[in-house]
Amino acid sequence: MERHRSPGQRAGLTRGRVLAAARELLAEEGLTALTMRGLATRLGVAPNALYSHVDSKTALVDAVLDDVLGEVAAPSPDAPDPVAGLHALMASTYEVLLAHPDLVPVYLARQGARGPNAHALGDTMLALLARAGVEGQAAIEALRVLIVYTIGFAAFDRPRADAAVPAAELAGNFDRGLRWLLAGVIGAGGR
Amino acid sequence: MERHRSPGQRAGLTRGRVLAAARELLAEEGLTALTMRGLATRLGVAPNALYSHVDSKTALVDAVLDDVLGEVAAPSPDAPDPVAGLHALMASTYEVLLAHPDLVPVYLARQGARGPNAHALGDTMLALLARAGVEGQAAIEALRVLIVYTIGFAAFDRPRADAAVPAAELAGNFDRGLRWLLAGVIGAGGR
DNA sequence: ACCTGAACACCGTTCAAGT
DNA sequence: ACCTGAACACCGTTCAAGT
Repeated sequence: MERHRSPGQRAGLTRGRVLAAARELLAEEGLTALTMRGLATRLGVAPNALYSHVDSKTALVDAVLDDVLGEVAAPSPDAPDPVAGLHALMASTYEVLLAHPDLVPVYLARQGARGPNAHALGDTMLALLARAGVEGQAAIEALRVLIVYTIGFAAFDRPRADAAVPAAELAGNFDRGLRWLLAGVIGAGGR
Repeated sequence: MERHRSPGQRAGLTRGRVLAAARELLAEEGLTALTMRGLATRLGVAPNALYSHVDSKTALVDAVLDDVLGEVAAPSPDAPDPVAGLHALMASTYEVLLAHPDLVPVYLARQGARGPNAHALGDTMLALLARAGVEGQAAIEALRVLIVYTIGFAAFDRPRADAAVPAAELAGNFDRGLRWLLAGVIGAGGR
């Protein structure tokens, strides 16, 4: 049962199916296993068949990146406490990133994601910042600082070979640093 | 003039020469050009000759990473103002990282460097933190937060294809966020 | 000990051809 | 429009052999 379809039958690939398979492959076998050829094998298709649904491997990885960001639990932009909302959004992002450890360096290599999900999260953050009194250039800066900090910290929370730090401890560490940053962000916006 | 030595003559490679060539190749042609084969060509040697001086490509990249960290201008551990010293150390690290944009994602993928230079910088930071009243577990956490923030910010400061943010603006942004973090770090250590 | 030639087991991507 | 076979131009690494 090498192939899941009878010979002569169309593979019936879809961009969606390709992306889903890419995420499975990533979850099951890690980043090094996510190759165009490996993905094609998993889909029972020739390697170059993928290029009918995806421009390049880079484009595919970008799509996966934004896909994963869809899992972040974003608070409503008009949540009662905007600062608490920001805290919750960053914490959720941190958790989602931890659940996809292989992707974290890729996010950083790409300087974040650029898809619709990433954009939506940015908009929510800006709305919350505005309600906390941080707007204009200060808001842009705050956004950048918070994103950098969150992805950066997730990058350091991936399992390592040499005696790693317990995950629970790092999560607490992340939380404290986040509070310092939020205090700075809001303080600067208010002054 | 493909090769720089007459036939039959020893190449006379050295671990140091290999590392230097790797840094040159990186600076001149970027990360994607840093391949074992490309490096061998530049040294006028067969690709597998490199394995007499370097365990693997990973080991070579790790060595380059720590090498670059040697350029950071570390203040003396007993500088008059320890907080200013920390600020200067992080700012210098930030600048060195910006000068080697291709390496930044690699640092993050490796979760920092692990060589002697990285170790020395960590020791200096811990000494400065101690003199600012931050010790023990709090110091470990502060160290991590500062490193994450600095590398993470450098990661976002690499030139991008789509309308990037001016470097000067980002440097100011980095500086403000760093001040917030240092305020939090010292405040927490003192309480 | 250090280097070479040749090979192995991979990559991403393109091109011409089939349906 | 979508897929295949074959090829191109690469990788990192190993192995046996020479000096």
